Formats: sequence, structure tokens, C-alpha cells
Amino acid sequence: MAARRMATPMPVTFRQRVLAAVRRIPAGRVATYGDVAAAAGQPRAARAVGNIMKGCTAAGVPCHRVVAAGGLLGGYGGNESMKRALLRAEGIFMSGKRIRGFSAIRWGGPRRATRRGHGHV
DNA sequence: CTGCTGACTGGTA
DNA sequence: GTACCAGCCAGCA
Repeated sequence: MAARRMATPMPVTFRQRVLAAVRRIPAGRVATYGDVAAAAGQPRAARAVGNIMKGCTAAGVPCHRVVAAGGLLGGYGGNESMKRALLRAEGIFMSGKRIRGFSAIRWGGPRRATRRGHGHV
């Protein structure tokens, strides 16, 4: 360990962190804009994340795995149908705009998925 | 530097 | 259940 790279300030922009977080999302899982924002260090920047995703033309960034809160599909440059197809190709099905088992495939763990303290499904 | 926008979120009606 | 409002944040004109 001990990396002597501190000499470079490395102006890591929020966008870099967000893209990196999305890249960490394994196939078959999904994360919400808020989750990605939190992974980037700003859990309140879900809106900003969405804007960044808009420019996620970079390959290797499964932007289609990023969905809105509540398991909503979210957006996809106006081609949400394509997003749906991509998710389905990963084994993720959905009911209308709601992802099925969203809290079960949500990257980050179903920690606060229920938030009800009972967790009785 | 100031202001507006937008692949969002949560709460209230 | 759906519809509307206000709050927050980074990027861009």
C-alpha cells in the first residue's frame, strides 16, 4: 500500500465518482440515483447524478442499471423501452414501471429496503 | 460570477 | 392509487 500519489490533487469530479459507482454495479442488480449519489459521496445529489447519467455515453457504464427510487424505471434519453429490454436481458423483470423484487436486486443490499422494522415481505 | 436546468426524492393533497 | 410542490446538487450558458 502506501501510495505516494498525494502530490496530485486529482480533481476527481462528482461525475467521475458517479461513473465509477455505476461501473461497480454487478449485472442482475440495480441501484437508484440516490444510491449512486451516496456511493459518490453525496446522497443528496440524486438529481445531479441523473444529469450526469445523461452524458453516460462512455462504454462500460451500465447506465441502464441505474433506476429511480421506489424501483421506478427512471429515464433513458427518452428510450425507456430500451432500458427495459436491457434490464430484462440481465434477468430483471418489472411490472409496468415498477421493478419486480426491486429491494431484492437493489445493489447496496436490502438494508433499508423495508424500513418498517418487520421485514415480513 | 449569477442563474437556470434536469434520466431525482419525499411529502402532501 | 395518482398529481402537485418544494428541496437539493452538479453541470452548463
